[in-house]
Amino acid sequence: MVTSPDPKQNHLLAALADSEAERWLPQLEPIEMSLGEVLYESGTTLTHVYFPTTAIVSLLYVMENGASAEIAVVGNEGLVGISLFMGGESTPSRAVVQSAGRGFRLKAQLMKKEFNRAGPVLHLLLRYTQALITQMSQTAVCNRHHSLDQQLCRWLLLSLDRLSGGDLLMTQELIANMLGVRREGVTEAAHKLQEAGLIRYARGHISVLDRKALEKRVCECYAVVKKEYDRLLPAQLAT
Amino acid sequence: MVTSPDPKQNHLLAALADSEAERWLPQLEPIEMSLGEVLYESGTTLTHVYFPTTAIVSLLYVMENGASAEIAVVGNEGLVGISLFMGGESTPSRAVVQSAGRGFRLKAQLMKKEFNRAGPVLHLLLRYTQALITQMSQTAVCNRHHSLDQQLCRWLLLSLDRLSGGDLLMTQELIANMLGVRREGVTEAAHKLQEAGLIRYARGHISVLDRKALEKRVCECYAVVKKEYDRLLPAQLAT
DNA sequence: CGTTTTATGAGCGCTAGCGCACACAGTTTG
DNA sequence: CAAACTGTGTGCGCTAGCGCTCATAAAACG
Repeated sequence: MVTSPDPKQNHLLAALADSEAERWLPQLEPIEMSLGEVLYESGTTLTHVYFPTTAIVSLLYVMENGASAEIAVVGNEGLVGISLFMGGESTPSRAVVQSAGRGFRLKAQLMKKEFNRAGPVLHLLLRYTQALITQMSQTAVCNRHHSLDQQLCRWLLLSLDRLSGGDLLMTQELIANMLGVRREGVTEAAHKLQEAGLIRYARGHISVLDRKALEKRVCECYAVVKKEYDRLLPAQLAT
Repeated sequence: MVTSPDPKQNHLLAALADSEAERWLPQLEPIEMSLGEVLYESGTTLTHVYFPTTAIVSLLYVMENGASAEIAVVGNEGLVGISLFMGGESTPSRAVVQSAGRGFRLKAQLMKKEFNRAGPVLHLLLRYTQALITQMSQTAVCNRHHSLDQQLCRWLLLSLDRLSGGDLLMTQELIANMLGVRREGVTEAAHKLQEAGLIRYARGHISVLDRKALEKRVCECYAVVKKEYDRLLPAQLAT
């Protein structure tokens, strides 16, 4: 069962007015995003913006010594490559596909042109950007104050929100990379969650069994971010 | 010696074209910002945007349990209240004056109007916003991976860049609040820096004696952010 | 000028998470 | 079917930073 490549699966694309949608659709290039694929590298000029539909992308910062930390996650609620219209053309971060899937992309030139029409598209993208900013801020706070256990819950929920089912294809090693912690730490935290019956996992496959319970364990960061996304990008998916 | 209230001391205001400057200047209200003053509170609708000239403002997130963490710092290179033009009107963070001084403010309505002219002002503000995003991201990374010692250096340098002299009026308790760490931890870190001859401090007054040495101790985060600010907001201060 | 408050210094036990090393089972490969 | 690899489990010593408590001296206050 392959997900049909419908642009409307991406909330931002779904929120376009008919007139815009008409202009955009012919230009949107459907693409597969495979696990680990790098959409853009730190410091490089972006050639496209990406609108995930079923894929999930992590914005990751990789340090000089190789250690890394996730700055934010982008799924079908958003887009990858805001620096294009923000004016910088690049960022000191990397965009990596964290969960394989599909999406669409739009040429940089076109994106900028559409943005500079200064109409509803601009305001939609900026509201999205603000939501993303909230996520980044909250990541900073969470990194400072919350336990690995709680952060794992947050990470699982953020991922879950951007997927259709309750299953993630994701090794603990990769999660550790995202969270910027030791793999063993993730193993331990995941083990606790499994023992409590919240998740089940095996060799790179995680199933969330009890989402409610996850939401009880998670730190406030998750709710803050979620609420802000809902506020800034109200259910505008017109299907 | 009171700093004369010249709008051009703020880099963003200085970067305005003559035509805009003419429109703005009569509307800019000069203000004093006193230590600890809250410019806006989490979740509240913004009434103004603030352009610090000699003051420094911290964007702070305060958690349910009262613990806090700084998300970013804004000085004369930027503005406080991006959510106004980003479209959200509010953010889940608080803006606190971290170092007393002066600045200007502009009414929300006016700011939005100017932004929506979709001219150079819009692009300037968005480039600034991207620089701010970089600072937030880097804060997240730094919180995850770097030692308190290094973070203190980063914090001192960030503050220094936004001041004229090398003196901060700032207790260790307040710094601890910003960094989201224990006061005792700051005491210890500051002590080390003092012993090494990099700073001198006493009861809420810190003098930086050897900036170069601070730059040697600091983690990469500082340079990354600095570089990105310089890239996105090149010396446009026309004096 | 004595009292109170504020800013820093110092000690102590504790815990989360680190770095490392290795065991083991499921999976892929030849 | 054996070998190599990959993903997870486990243990051990270590350190940074925490929470708490108390000391001390400078500054502010009445």
